[in-house]
Amino acid sequence: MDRTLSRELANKISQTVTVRGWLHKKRLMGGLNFITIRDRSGLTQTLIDNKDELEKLRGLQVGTVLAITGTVIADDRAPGGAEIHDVQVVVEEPVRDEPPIEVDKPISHKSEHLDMLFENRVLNIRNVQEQKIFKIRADLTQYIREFLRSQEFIEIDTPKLLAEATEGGAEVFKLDYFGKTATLAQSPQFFKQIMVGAFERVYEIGHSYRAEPSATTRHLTELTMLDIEMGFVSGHDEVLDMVADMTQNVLRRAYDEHGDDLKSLNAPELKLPEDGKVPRFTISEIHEMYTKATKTNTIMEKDLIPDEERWISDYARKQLGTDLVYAVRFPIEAGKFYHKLDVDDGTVLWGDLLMRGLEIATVPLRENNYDKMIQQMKNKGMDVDHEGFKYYLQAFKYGLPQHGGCGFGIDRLVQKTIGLANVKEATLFPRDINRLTP
RNA sequence: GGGCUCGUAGUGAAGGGGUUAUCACGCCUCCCUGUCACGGAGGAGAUCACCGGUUCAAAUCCGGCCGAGCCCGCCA
Repeated sequence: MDRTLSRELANKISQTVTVRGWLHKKRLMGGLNFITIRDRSGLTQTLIDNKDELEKLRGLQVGTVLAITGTVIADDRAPGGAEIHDVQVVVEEPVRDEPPIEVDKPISHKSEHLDMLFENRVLNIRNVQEQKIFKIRADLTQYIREFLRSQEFIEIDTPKLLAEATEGGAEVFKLDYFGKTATLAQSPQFFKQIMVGAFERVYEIGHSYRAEPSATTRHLTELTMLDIEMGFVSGHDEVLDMVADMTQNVLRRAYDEHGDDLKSLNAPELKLPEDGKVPRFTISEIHEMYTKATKTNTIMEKDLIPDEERWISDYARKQLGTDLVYAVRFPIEAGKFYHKLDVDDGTVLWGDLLMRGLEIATVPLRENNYDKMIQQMKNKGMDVDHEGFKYYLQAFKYGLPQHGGCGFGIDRLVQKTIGLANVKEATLFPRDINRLTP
């Protein structure tokens, strides 16, 4: 008999069906016993009153793989309004060992329990509530793909195994590569810029690797990044607007289509600007506002300190009614060689998109002129003839239009959308400075 | 890397010099015909992270060590 999924049950009243799934819960009440089966679409309640059928489940633990055949009965007392009666049980894969955690109960996400959360990930991901996080995550990336596709962006995949680090900045992982040293990509930065020369608009959703010894609630050593690059832009504003539009579009869809799940996960109410314009503050404006408000002087900082990110986000939500806010125009000394500089203003055309207190994306405009690029590299004391820059600089030498894009943290987007305290909670199998398993 | 905090049955917690180491959930046995974090009775399950010291006596105090968490720093 064809398999019936949990979500189809209410449409099959009075029919004989077979559901297959995992034993999720036994509620034994003597003559009347409720057995809950979990499949990919949810939970099915079955009612067993036959002692022989019930006896098949004696000694079997949660996780046992079952096929249960019976008649679908409509009953308001059943979850979902329908359940299965007169059942026949077939045990497909018996489980006799007691699981180390309880799958049907809420899984603790308290910070001191995160180690246990990830140590038992294989089993706690069977928890229906826990699964909601990753279903929302899957749809967030789906919405991103659909939005970018609609804007004529092409999805690309670029290598994560590289000859060496060339970008500077974050520490890179090194590994043996047939006797040579390879590094793991800390971003697809060079490749996506190169691809602007072919497709104008490209994006990639892939992993990046950071060997920073950062032990915080917002860092992973293996992270999922959305990297976007678009050519022939009129200026930085166009890039900032595109990323802001995409983010708002994606968040609105998530709240529209997963409203109940987000509520059950205690996600905050979504606040987006009424006119669709994500407000922008310059770094120096934020330093001034923060210093005035908190009496902590940050005027000399080149970047925002974490508390400033939280402060300006709090300000934006309360005063301007938005969960998204841009911090733009970093001081020129914070810029990298590939950034577009506004020398007169002493700033870099680079914005950080903040969501609910956390940087979720960096959104810069690039220098696209070959000669200026070479000069900016020399200004930073870099070796322009270094083998590592050869292919990258080719793209500039043979013509790149003005372009910009973003590096967008998917793990952080999921974390902040749901309101999770730690980015690792938004990741199935997080990698950090002391976790490499499971 | 620096600072602070925490390690007690499978899980989550209580106890802070002398207890048979306490409770909840889970597990096992029995009872229960509308449960849905079912309920009731009983039972098993812990070298109190590890090593050393103080003490008549250490889960408890001290030192070390290992592990974890948070904040800061670092971070396209």
